[in-house]
Amino acid sequence: MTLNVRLDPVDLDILRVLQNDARTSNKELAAAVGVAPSTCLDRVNRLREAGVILGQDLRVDAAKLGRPLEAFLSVRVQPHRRPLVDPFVEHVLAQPETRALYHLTGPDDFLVHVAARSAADLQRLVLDEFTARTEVALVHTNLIFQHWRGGPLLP
Amino acid sequence: MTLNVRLDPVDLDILRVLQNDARTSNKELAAAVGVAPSTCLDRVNRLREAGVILGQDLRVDAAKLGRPLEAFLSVRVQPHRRPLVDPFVEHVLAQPETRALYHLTGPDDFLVHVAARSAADLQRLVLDEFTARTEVALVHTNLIFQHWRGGPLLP
DNA sequence: AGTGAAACGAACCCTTG
DNA sequence: CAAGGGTTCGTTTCACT
Repeated sequence: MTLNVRLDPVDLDILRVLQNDARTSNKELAAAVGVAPSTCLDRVNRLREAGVILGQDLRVDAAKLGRPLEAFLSVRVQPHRRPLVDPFVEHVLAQPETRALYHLTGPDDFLVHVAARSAADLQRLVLDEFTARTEVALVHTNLIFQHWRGGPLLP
Repeated sequence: MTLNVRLDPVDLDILRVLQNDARTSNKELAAAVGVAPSTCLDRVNRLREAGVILGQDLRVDAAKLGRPLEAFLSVRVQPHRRPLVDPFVEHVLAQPETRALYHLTGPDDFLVHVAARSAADLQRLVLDEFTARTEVALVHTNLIFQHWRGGPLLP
């Protein structure tokens, strides 16, 4: 977990290729960035040890898994103190519908990305798992029509 | 791209393990779900062909890549018609700061997840790349204090 | 559709430039 | 820090159940 990491052009190339497909083999990767496979493996391991590479996520089709309705819930928690906030975070992460949770600045403190089985499931989630909690002051629901991933993240 | 996919308990186990670490080797995966490696490989390939598995993302530390400031931008586009919306989407995705873009229901039509080098970079992004555009009626900026990933997505 | 063995290819380690 | 070569390990194929 080195804090200051120096990244040369080869490292950046590696990160670019792996962000495109995290399952690229070391051999392919080495050829793509123009170094020997042994060197390339070393670079990737260093990036892992340095904490630049945190892991690799599987991208799945939520609709094909029976969750065709995705939404963002904006949640205002009041009063906004740790003894109330921490259990709220735990409860949100325990829901099978939760894909991601963000703590934000602004009046609506939390943003929750959820994937629901149906409108009824989403309604149950909002009413029973969010607004029913005493620390939750307000919930806004916005459906996701479509989403796009950005390009590779680089300095 | 079969539309209706039947997923048995082994498939669900596979998806659970791979969502935890998409780089799990086929041998490990087979042992974890209790089938032979050859069978396991077949299952994973089927899940790919069926479009359940879409790909695998590299999780990187944005701060270590020189982008320590993450934020959500809520953007209202007006008037909300395709000839204006499509170029807007292209422009957002062309920004190196963009991590993800969502088209939502509600008055603020778009939500943009961005990672900026600094407050000045974020300000430039908002002023020059968003509010400067004629189709952008309003931008709200909310910094991300902290974020959490949800558990594996399953039916 | 699942298995086990056998052939192939990649990853890893260590030594050298 | 990069490269080459040898060993180890994993992946992939295939005949069989």
